[in-house]
Amino acid sequence: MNNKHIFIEKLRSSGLRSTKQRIKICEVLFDRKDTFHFTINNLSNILRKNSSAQISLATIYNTVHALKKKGYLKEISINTDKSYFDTNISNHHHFFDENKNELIDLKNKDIGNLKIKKNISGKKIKSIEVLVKIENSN
Amino acid sequence: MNNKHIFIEKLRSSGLRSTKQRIKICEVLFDRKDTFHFTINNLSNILRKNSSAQISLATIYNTVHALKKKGYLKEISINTDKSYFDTNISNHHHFFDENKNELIDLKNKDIGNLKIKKNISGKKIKSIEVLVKIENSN
DNA sequence: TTACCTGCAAAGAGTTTGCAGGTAG
DNA sequence: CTACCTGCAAACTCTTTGCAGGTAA
Repeated sequence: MNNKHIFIEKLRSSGLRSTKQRIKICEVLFDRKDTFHFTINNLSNILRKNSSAQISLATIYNTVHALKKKGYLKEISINTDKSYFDTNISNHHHFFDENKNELIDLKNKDIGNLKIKKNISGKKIKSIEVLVKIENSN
Repeated sequence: MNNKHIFIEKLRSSGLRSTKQRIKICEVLFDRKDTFHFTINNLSNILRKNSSAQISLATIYNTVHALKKKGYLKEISINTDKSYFDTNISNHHHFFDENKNELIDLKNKDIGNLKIKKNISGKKIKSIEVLVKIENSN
């Protein structure tokens, strides 16, 4: 891949050595046009299909967490079942389709004029997350 | 307690018989002025302190879930670690204090004019949750 | 009396960790 | 060469379930 050096740089700046397992993970995550929403389990399945050799969960977990810590991935709280991650790290929000268990990006302008009017002394806002749960309308 | 018959009614309408364990749970949850935010583990600890006999986790889980299903409790998604519940079932949102691991209610008017402008055909909105993560500002 | 409930302990899911052999730099 | 990495399996945490004895109605 032409992007291999980008992946190596991403890994390195996350404090990770570039190994073939991790580069494979980066290819799945970042070698695409669109935002990618996934769970560890999703990612593991894709990796298992895409490559002959499978990558152990331990490796996937630690790579994903390092990338998240560095800010290359965002974690999204939906429910307590599993962690969802998002390769779109810009400031945005989500629909969560409860029938398909699937995330859909919402642009900032899609949610109206959000403005937090309450203040707590000694505290600062770290993030604002809007999650709109949707379901089949029939 | 004067409220005991209310608790019995809450339990019954949730499809549960009123047993002393469940009434004890209701007292902890509902016999208070303010909103109560808790995890199953919190609740279990409080129950253990408040009463000589401890109530098993299985009982706590199934009671809390029945109350939630009936709408007497709200579940809040914060992270994947544990489930948080809220005795305030009105339409509102939350601060989550990441240093204290604690929820704080936000009134609807505290978050500005929220309006979802994106539509997905065949889907309807089930809920809108705004979670504002805060941390110490120093 | 009977269907439902309790408490315990074991099972499950998702995630994390310890360790022995392997590999990047 | 050395520190870091991999894969495996075991451990952990939170939650759910199966079962035998107990209890509300």
